[in-house]
Amino acid sequence: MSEPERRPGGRTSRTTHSVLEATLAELIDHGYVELGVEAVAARAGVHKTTVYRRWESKQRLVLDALRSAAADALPAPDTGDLESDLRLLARSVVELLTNPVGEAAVRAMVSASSSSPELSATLRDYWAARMASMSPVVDRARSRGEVPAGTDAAEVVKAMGAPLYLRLLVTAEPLDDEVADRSARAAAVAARAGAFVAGAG
Amino acid sequence: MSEPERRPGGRTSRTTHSVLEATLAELIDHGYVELGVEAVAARAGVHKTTVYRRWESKQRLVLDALRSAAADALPAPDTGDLESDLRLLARSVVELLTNPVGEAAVRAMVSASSSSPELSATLRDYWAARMASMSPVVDRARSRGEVPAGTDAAEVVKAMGAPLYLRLLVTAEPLDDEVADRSARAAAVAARAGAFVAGAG
DNA sequence: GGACGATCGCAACCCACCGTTGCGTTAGTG
DNA sequence: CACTAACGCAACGGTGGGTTGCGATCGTCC
Repeated sequence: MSEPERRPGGRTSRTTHSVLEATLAELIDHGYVELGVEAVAARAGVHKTTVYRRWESKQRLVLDALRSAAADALPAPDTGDLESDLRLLARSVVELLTNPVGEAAVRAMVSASSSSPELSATLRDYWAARMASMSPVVDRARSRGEVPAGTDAAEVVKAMGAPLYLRLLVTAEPLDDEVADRSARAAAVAARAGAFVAGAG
Repeated sequence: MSEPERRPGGRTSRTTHSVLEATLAELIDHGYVELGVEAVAARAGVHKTTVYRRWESKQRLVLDALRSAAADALPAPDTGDLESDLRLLARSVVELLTNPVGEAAVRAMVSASSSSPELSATLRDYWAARMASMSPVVDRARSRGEVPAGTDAAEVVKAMGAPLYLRLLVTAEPLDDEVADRSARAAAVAARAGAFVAGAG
């Protein structure tokens, strides 16, 4: 009944990394729906069985691969002006979404989210954390008096990012810095006007 | 070499309709990824072969089903006030996205859009038309002087809808009228402030 | 109403891919 | 060096997309 001894040694972590790397690569090339475990194994120079022994399903494998790639939390900018800060954030989001890895990651998350409630919850937590990491930008604007007290920081950040994700996922329109700037400006203007004050009518 | 004679008669259109209807139903129950052609055929009371004879692939089938269901263009409201109009639109979008058929349709489109460039183009056209059908709301506001000349109507509409789609697809947060109202208010405020004037810095 | 052809049902098939099992081999680790 | 976790390998079961050939319907036109 005792747990088998773990072996964090050289070979294990080596194959783990190469499999996760191969998963990301296949994700970029074929997307989540058409991702094949056999193809991942071949690309990683590993046998299919090895993948299944370590990850119980395709979903878990992809989830692990995404988690290993998404550890980088971008630092919140601080220019002293809300719109400038939002503009920088919006541009970094555009950079993420126009990068093949980032695009594949987001698409995979969206595709997978409807599969299982557990995965859906995991992703909700992930995005909540991501939004929270951008919130300081709004908090500082609030303490400067740039936006009214009671302004919901997460809502401002979402208003800034939402049009960018809409273009990528829904309308299939191209993304560039101009779109980012416009989106940032709209969010900043609305925030200053008090559109994101909690409980406002 | 001559085309086989088309037969728009009773049986053909009958099976076509039942298959498309069954496709929508299966789409609601299982989503695009796990949609099975055999299940669709069974549900439609039709043999699998029949489906494949008429639709060359699963993608095409789903695309056709969605097109047949999405013909309904919601009429643009006209209350005499931009924010009120946007609020009504936003609420109808929420209604669409919380409806099982609507949610399944949107998710299917998103999942499918990354598969083929042709499908992606089709969807781009579809969404462009949908945005355009809502544009009169902004046009009227412009002629009332409520928003500056040069305001991009499609961008306003997108700003109104984007947070709703973000919640459904990305952050997996619940949708309700409160969210709709807030989103409409933010878009209206930003539009009035001239944030969507083309070429504005 | 009869003939012709489009469409359908049916059975059987190929093939790709997910996921599993048993066994022999390699390679960390004490 | 002995022990065993981890890997390679071959083979298998199952599901589901997509195809083919043939015989049975059903719409259409004369």
